[in-house]
Amino acid sequence: MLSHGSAILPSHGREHNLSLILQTLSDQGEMSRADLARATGLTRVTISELVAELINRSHVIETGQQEGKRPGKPSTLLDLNRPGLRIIGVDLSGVVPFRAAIMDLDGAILQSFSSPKRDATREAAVAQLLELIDTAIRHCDAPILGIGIGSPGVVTDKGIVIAAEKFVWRGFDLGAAVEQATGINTHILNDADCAILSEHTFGQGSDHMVLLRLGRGVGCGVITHNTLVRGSDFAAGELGHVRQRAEDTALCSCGEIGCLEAYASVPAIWKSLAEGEEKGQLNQRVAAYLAGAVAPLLSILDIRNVIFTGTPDIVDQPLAQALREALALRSHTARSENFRLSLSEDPEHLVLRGCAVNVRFHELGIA
Amino acid sequence: MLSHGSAILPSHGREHNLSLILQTLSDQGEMSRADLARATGLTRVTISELVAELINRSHVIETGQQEGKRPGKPSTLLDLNRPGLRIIGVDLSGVVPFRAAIMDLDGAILQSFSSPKRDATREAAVAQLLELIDTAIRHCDAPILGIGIGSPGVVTDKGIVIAAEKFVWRGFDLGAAVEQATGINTHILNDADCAILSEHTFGQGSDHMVLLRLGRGVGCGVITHNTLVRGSDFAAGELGHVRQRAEDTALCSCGEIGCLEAYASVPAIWKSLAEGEEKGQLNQRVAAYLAGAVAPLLSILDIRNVIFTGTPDIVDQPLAQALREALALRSHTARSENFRLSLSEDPEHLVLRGCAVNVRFHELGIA
DNA sequence: CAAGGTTAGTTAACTCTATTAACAAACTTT
DNA sequence: AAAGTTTGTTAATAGAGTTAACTAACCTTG
Repeated sequence: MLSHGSAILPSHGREHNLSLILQTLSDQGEMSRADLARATGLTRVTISELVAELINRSHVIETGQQEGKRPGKPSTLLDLNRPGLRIIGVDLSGVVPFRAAIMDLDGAILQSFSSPKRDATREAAVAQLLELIDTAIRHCDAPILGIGIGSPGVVTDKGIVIAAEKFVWRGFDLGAAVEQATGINTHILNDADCAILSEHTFGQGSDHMVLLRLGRGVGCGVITHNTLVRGSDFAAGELGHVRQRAEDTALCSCGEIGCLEAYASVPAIWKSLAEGEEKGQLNQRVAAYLAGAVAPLLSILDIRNVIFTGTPDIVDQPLAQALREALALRSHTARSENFRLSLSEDPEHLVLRGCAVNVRFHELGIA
Repeated sequence: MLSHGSAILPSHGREHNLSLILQTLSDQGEMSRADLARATGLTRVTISELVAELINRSHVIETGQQEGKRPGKPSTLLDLNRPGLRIIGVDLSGVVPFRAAIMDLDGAILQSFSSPKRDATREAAVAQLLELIDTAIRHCDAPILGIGIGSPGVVTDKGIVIAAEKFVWRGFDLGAAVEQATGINTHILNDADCAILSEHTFGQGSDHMVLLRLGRGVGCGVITHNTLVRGSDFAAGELGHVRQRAEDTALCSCGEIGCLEAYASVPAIWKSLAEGEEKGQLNQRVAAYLAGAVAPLLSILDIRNVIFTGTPDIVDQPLAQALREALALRSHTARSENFRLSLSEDPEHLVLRGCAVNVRFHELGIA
């Protein structure tokens, strides 16, 4: 519904169709030109021409002949240029200080790098980041499709970090800085958004989903109608500083009182455990806080797929179960038959792999 | 971000460009072909050709010559065919039982009709509806672009009413029934969704917004990135049966306990008033319930535009102010400078005019 | 094993959409 | 009257897709 823009020329349509081919290969794996024609509805003639262009861009390669006995001319199989393209991802979200990786097009991590933690801020943080990226680039044995960065805070669609308190970046054009230093296209996104992109493409994805992430704060990513919600000022996902009740008065690191983060973040949970609160009881309390914020979202947006993730020793099956129950108590949607809440299978690398998804999206036009 | 589909052919692009012209005329009022060329970025040649097609479809008309002294050939002004096209809308949401209207392309109500209330259900409700529509059609003095219906309950994109308890419709193909009886294209949408479309197009619209509607129940519509959120099973907006706390145990009409609707719907408010609760106190209590559900949504989706509407003697400025304060207490987003919560200026006709927006969208491709 | 059928991919001719370049029409300014 | 502006059209061109017909390379069958 709704949504508009500017004029569409035939050449824009062609660019879309090129991406459609890449998307199809990404989703269904290697296939022939004829297969692509059947899958997309375009003719074999057009597919041949488009594929030629993609091979020319080295986004697609021929991988050999179709095996097996069949009548007719054997087909030439095509695939994304998986062996010949690399993506560099950087996770600034802070579970580990600065982490980078060389990945393939499927977000598989081929090699990892990390900076020594030194709590750098401002220019020092940038310098450390650039050094880390440079290290990764030097270790790379194939052309690099792009660089993806997952940063905490608010990031615009132009790669400007409006607010990342951790590094004291405010209105900093991180994208331009990295592109200038490396000469490689760079795409930046909020860390929770990276995480949900990763789950959407490589994990338990669907057209409508929410990802809830407990770390230093409480992060949240939302996809509706297969589209990442970024919000009117790119601040979507800022769940940590929601307050539920006037009676909630715990002091939050942001200076306000009663924020969700003061009750349900990993530091808050550690604190309660240290104070001797029993784990089962604590889980219920934390789940109630989280569900209070998320349940209305599920009902209002009709979302039936929730990914729950974060520091693994805190975000475990018992807490997930407590959250399921707390959501079911509050939202009709969470009681429906096709509702599911799952733990992320690979919480460690969610942000990094989400960076890869973001690069794929911008460079190849595929989800 | 993300989102994909099937192949785009040049003819699809052309259809988009035709809609782009209609959209521009709708937004900016009458203008010349040359103006359209400047506004869209297409050439004058192309615009002339596209406009010819639109005039042929009688979606656009020439309205005269440009006034005023200017050098150059005077331009011929174009506009949407506002005088020559009608939209029929039907509001089944139930403040008044069955209400229909003949509207122009701007959703201005030219003539109203209503059925006597008889609490009809099932086939009887359909019969009453068809009779009302027939009356409207017979009173219409210009070609009808389409019929729009705003229905309570869950409505799919194919016009099938999955669940509208009020009429005991379950999986009923209302769209097909009306189209078969009238021969006119018919588009059905949930009533709260109609309401937000109306505000989006004719009222206080923006790319990211929420509409909250108190009536028999509590309805909610959401637009993000200029797109109406319909949810994974078209059930988005079902806010009435969210529960906030385990301690909430008021019995709801749906059979469950603790639903928001049992505290903050118009019937619930009437009941509390009848029981002698003071209005100011009641406003605060209702606002707290509503804000508890809506505040997380504002923060998570970064929405800074809230429309508040419903039965006018309940949804008034004092309640709006109480809601503003309750939201500000709970959401950082609601405390931001560019946040605004407004009462709808024309709550009476929101659903009807939203039907017109929905017809415009499907028949002309404009928002 | 030659003939016939099937499937993949290409070549050639055509349609459709939008472009650029040039022009005619109708006005204002000098 | 001559020159300048702006609108809208005509004519020729470029690009993205289509259909129709072809070649290539395989399988099956009499």
